Amino acid sequence: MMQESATKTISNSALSHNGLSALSGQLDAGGRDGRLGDGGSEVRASELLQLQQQQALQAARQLLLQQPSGGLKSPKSNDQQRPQQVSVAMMGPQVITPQQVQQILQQQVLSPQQLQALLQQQQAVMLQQQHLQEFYKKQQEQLHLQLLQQQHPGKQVKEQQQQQQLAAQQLVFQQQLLQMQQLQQQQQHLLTLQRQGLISLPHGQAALPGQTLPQGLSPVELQQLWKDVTGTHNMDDGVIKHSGLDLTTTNSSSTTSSSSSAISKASPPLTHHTAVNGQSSSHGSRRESVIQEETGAAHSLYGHGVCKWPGCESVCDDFGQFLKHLNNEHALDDRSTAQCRVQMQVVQQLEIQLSKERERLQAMMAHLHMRPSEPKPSPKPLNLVSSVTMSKNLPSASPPNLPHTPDHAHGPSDPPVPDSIKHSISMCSEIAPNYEFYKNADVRPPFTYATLIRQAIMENRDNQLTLNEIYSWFTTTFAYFRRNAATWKNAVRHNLSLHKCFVRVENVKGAVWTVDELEYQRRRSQKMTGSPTLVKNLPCGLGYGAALNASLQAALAESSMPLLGNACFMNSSSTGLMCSNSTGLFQASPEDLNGSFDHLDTNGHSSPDYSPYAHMLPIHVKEEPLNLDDEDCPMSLVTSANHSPELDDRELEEGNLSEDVE
DNA sequence: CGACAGATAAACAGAT
DNA sequence: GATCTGTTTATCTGTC
Repeated sequence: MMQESATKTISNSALSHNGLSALSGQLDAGGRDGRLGDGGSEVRASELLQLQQQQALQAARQLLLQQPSGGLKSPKSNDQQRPQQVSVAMMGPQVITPQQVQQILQQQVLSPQQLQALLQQQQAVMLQQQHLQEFYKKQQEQLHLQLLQQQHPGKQVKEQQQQQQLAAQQLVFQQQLLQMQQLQQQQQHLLTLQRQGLISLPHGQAALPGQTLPQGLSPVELQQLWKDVTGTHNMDDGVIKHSGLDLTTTNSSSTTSSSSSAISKASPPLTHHTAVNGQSSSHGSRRESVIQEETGAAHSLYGHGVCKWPGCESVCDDFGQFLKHLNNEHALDDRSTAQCRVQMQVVQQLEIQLSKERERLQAMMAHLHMRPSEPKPSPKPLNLVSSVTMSKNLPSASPPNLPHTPDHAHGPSDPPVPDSIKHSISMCSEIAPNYEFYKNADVRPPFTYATLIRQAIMENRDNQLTLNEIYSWFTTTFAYFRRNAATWKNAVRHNLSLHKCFVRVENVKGAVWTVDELEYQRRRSQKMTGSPTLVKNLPCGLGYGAALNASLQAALAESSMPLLGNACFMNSSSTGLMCSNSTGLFQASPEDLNGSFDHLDTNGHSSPDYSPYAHMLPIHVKEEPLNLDDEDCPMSLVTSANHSPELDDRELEEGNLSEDVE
């Protein structure tokens, strides 16, 4: 794994460093070959843009990883993950794993003012770069023309001199291009950081001193930012038409040229021609989309007589005109691709933000013991996650973001439950929305293997699973476990063997694994030995709000988790009460959490193709083969629980409480 | 600082 | 022989 990552890192680094020279080489070759048509230059421009974005994202990732608050805790993790994070950049400009996004979301690097300044700088840089590219292209054309004219022998000497001059000029421009690109890269990675961080700004962080603008930007403001960026492109269109170039304005950042020799070396041409940003450049698919647009009565990009393409707002009197405008102004080119790319990022960030906010809401509700009417369930402006509702093993029809509360958790005929149990149930709903999240996002679930295995087994009606079925549960329930199969499967086996709470039961067909719940609870109880009196004597459900510190709440949650688990497991399998959506899975106590909620992608792979992010991003992940055989395994139960005498009391107590829930 | 839990890797053996 | 399953050991990291 490490070797693979290292290799990818090296490759990617080479790509980044040589990308421009490679492009220059392509430009050179194109000039000599006389392929300087508009189409060719478009492709090269898009390649350049792609490279720039790759570099920007790479720089952003590296910057994030270098920040101490970036979430990487151990030096080893750093060593392992830094190259992996970088290697992700190979997959494409948009490939940001959810972990990275989470990481990015925690960064509030720039103030909005700084961002605006960056945006402006970005616009200026892009303008200048367009100038340079255009001028460079013209130089190539000129060179090509002169090469053609060399067939006239009389003018050869003079033309050779001109050619040398042109070559020298090209060197200069290549350097300028590179430097512009470097500058843009720096700005863009800051911009990327901020654009992604902006969305998490409402997370309660206080505004930095000296900031006058609100830190949290609404989607509308984001769109405005977006317009700012795209407006630059629109401006470019106009500027590019100018044949003359004021190169003096572009030299501000090109005073130092340290890599001229590297630039002049023409690297082997890169093959980016197949797709730009993962989009096929074939016109067939585009035509299909146009047809779809025409057949559809309403177009998402058309409303109130205005083109809703981000940053456009062109007035179109009728739909036909809009279609014409759409095909003319927003055809498949670099600009549209880049705009679409930005929009994808916006959507992605919003989606993740939504998930986080929803989770926060549930946590707040659980913490405050609120009724359902008080919190407003966050609406779903984006159907990206929820659209991928693979609720095969989710018997519930209740949406995951619908807050379940203790009061409504049980039916009216249900006996009153202790406050601790209520608290447990409220925690059940707390993390309920995460089901879809973990199912679709490549985020490591914050639960221990033991907890997950137990959940997998308990979700089964017979409370037993074969090893392969446990594997399948992991892969179907968590996107994270759809890769690195060797690692986590080994861990699953290891945990099954290690923990006495997992009991292997032989039968005719083979073996199934069951959970010795008493042993499981005993193991949990053992962890509470640090504060046994706290666990046993605390008035559960009494004001565990603001007055309780974290450890106290943790202890409380820990003490109530077994009940929670049992209640919800039972509900998921039989009674179908409030936790019928199998969200009992996530009713974990802090002890059950593996402390890696922000666990980063450890191998540089990103979301599987069928994750909602994969729908938006050009991600290609080597999928682990899914073995989803669901053979029934009748069993003869054999229990082998060892009970520690000193813990039997509490164990029994908890067991009784658990049964009370049932 | 040590104990402990959890994760990860790996070796190994038996079964399929 | 390859693969799967299960056990065991070792190491590292984070937490208490």
